[in-house]
Amino acid sequence: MTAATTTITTWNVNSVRIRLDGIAALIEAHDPDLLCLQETKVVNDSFPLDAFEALGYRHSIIAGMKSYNGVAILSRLPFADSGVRDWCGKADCRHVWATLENGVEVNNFYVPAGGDVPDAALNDKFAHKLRFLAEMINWFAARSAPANKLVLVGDLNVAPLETDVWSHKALLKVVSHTPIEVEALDALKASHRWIDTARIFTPPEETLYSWWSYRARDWETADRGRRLDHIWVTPALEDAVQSVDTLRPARGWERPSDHVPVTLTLSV
DNA sequence: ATGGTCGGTGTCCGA
Repeated sequence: MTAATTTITTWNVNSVRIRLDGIAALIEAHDPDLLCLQETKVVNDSFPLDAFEALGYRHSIIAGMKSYNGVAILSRLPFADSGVRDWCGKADCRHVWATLENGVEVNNFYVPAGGDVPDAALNDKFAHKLRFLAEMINWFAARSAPANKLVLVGDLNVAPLETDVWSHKALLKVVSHTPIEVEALDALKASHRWIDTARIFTPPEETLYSWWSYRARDWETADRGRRLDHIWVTPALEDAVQSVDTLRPARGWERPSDHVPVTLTLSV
């Protein structure tokens, strides 16, 4: 049987309704079969499903709330199954998943950003972030051995490597790159023997970012980025990984998201 | 060391 190509993009769009032109441009650039979006910021009834259907994405699982968070998977390929899961006892729309007919299960996460102060005793948002990661670790550790073909994508809001941030030293006490968060992300990675696919193609010695703050005067010249967006696969899919592309130019588009799309191509 | 900008909302919150 000939392997088919499946292409999966993750993108924190920071409002799906205001980013429809950007989504069309992303499709031009990367032509993904699946779009995994975060921060859609819209309730399900107002989600622009029509626009995605017009672009060829007829299958979907969405979980949205007013103003905040929100995740979605839009797909050209039908789902065998799909669902929404709550974390930390909150129905705050941070995870949707879908299993394709070839058995590949795609999990799309929006991990809490964690606020400004990296101390769980002082900052409830940081405590929530650590609890969320701990719950993910337990969830994937408790699932059956990673013989299954799983994909985990999303805005994990942690930049784990020194080369995943513009200055390791300057960001050691900045939420997203603190040692306690990096430890949690490492534990999550170990929980199901996940493989960080972007780093197969861009070695850890090289910088790689997927997010640049809106607040920089000139994001491109300053290049004070962080790699917050990730695409992981289980070992059963390692040999299927063909390429990973981070669409840095998207940060320079008109009315950009502060995150850029990251796309994985699988041969399965 | 500080402040800077978005998006959705509603006269601020979260990132």
